[in-house]
Amino acid sequence: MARGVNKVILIGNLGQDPDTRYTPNGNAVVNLNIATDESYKDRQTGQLVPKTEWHRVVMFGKIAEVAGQYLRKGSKVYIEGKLQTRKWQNKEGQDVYTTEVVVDINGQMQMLDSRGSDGGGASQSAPAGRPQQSTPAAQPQNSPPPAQSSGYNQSQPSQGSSMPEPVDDFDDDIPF
Amino acid sequence: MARGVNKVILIGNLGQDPDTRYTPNGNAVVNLNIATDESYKDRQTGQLVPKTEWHRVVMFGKIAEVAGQYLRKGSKVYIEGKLQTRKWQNKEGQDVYTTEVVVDINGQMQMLDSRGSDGGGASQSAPAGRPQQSTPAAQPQNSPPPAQSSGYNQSQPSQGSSMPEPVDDFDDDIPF
Amino acid sequence: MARGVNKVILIGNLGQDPDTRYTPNGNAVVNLNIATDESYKDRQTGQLVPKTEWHRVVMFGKIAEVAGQYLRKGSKVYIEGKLQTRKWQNKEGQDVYTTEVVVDINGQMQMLDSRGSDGGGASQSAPAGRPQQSTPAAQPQNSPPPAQSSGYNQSQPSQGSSMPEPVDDFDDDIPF
Amino acid sequence: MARGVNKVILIGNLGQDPDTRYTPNGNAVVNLNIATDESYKDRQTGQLVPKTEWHRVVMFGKIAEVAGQYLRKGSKVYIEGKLQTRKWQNKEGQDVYTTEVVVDINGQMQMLDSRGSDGGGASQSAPAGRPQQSTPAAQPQNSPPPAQSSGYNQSQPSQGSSMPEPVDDFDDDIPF
DNA sequence: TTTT
DNA sequence: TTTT
Repeated sequence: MARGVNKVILIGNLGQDPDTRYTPNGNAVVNLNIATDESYKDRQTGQLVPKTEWHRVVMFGKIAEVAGQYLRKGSKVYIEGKLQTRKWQNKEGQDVYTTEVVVDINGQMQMLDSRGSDGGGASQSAPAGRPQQSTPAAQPQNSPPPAQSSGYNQSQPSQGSSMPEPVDDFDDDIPF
Repeated sequence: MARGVNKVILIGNLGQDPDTRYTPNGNAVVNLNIATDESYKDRQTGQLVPKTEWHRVVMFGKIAEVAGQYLRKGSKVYIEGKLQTRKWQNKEGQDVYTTEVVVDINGQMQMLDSRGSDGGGASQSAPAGRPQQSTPAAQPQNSPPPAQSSGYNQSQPSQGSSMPEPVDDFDDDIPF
Repeated sequence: MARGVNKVILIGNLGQDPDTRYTPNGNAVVNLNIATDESYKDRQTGQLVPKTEWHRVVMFGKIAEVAGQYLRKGSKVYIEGKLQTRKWQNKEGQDVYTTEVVVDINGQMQMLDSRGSDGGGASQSAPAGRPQQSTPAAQPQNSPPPAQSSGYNQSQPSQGSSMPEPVDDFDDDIPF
Repeated sequence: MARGVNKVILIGNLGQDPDTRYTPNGNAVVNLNIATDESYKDRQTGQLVPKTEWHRVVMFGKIAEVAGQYLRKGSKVYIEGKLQTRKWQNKEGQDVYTTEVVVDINGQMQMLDSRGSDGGGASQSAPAGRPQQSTPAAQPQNSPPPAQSSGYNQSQPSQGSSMPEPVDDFDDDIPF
């Protein structure tokens, strides 16, 4: 029903492994931090000045499952989503606003590494490798709760699919 | 030099008149608040539930001049820019992060109203109409300073151009 | 399932009324010609040199119905779709290739005129106004058949909906 | 001066090595064929049905030089450009229309392979490797002349740059 | 704070 | 063939 357009397109690399959580009804929600590089040459010195922009990305549904399973720290990825700003309260009770790129059923994701992030070893490394909570970046310090944090749990996998099943058009059940 | 892609595309309406400022060297910097509407029909009630996302947009250069001159509260506009998160300090000395859509020389703007925002009266209303300082919004409450706030002044026009001079292409020498 | 990205974004005006047809099973297929203007100022003469690019656009499903009902010659529209090249045979039996922008269930459309194309008169003019067969254009002269031309008919409306029902995310049944 | 938007975004792989030519004044013009994959699962059989769309891409300027030097058959690439349809005459003197994605100074290119297409060996393979004329694809058979074919030559390099010099931003004076 |  |  949108009477507007709200579109974000990013190509960048993950700053850390995805943070996967699950809604009470078992839907995956994945938080990513994606760096887009815009290093530029200083016109005085001719030096290459590094300039990195960090983006908080939240994924839902089937895309989230694939992302959680196959993306890893350093993975290069294309994502298409929309801008959304959430309000939450820090421990001092102050309103804080966090802007995220939301990738839902209307969004898209493409893994841009040779074949998945780590050559198929995704499933092996996964069991041990998901518990990081690490540096959320982008809006750090008093870092915001993950999107829709109410009652997530971080372990229960929604199902044990083993094939990648590339995503981006799909029939999903998460209401946005 | 970018080794990444960082692109935002919005079509929406201005929540208020543009806030135009000038750098010490006379370059225009315009702040906009753009609403993108994503109202949706509730699947229970069938009611249309309004859902609006607000975006802080900062424009620079020639695009900023055109925007400041022709856009007004309510104007519908297409913009293409990039995501950028700035850190600033609120009066309590706490770090606050504000994410904006930056429209610079690589960005684009298209006015989508019939002919300018207000039927050609833009130039007339402009002389009187620029002095608003108004609510910068989007990440309100302890609202962030406008982008690159150091030493702006809000009156000195960089020059007295009177024709719109549509922007987004630039003087080029490659023949197409 | 795409392992790639194929995306087109256009904002332009219709060169003529939409050409609406229906598949045997009643699904709407709409062909549009959209002009994107890129007029530029000649650097010698300072003259504004008109330069228009014409795009063949094919829409399917609910988007097609809305487009056929509300867009008219001159309407300004935002569309998002994908590139597709079809092969067909001209009357001399030679292969001809036609590239179109396909707007399907993954695409998007936004009408950018004040309120629909013609101020609400859409529904009145529609009953009488759909029978144009007119010049399909863009790759003219031995012009290509409309997309999926096999067995369309141009009259049977798929249903008599009267409200606009804005589109762009939807549950559709046309297989792409 | 554009009063419209005409934007194409592709991520895909080269069907063959780039075809590099030079204008009389030494500017590079590169033609690419890029495949975007949209394989889908057949809903009857459950089989994965391959579906590939081929795109003719024409690049100019510095982007063209980088593309010609570093991209190779199979390279994965992100490009952003605009749609353009050219008219030319086949040997029977008939008008033929060819639609291409033009990547000029307003466009963008990103190489998405690990480090260039072939791990830095680009320069070695280049001297021997540019003379292909091969299958132009997309609008094959009576294939169109390369864009702006008048008087190209395929050998003279515009200069012997050796570093990649990533492109898509340009020397700017606005500080970001 | 906008728009329909 | 549109628009400004």
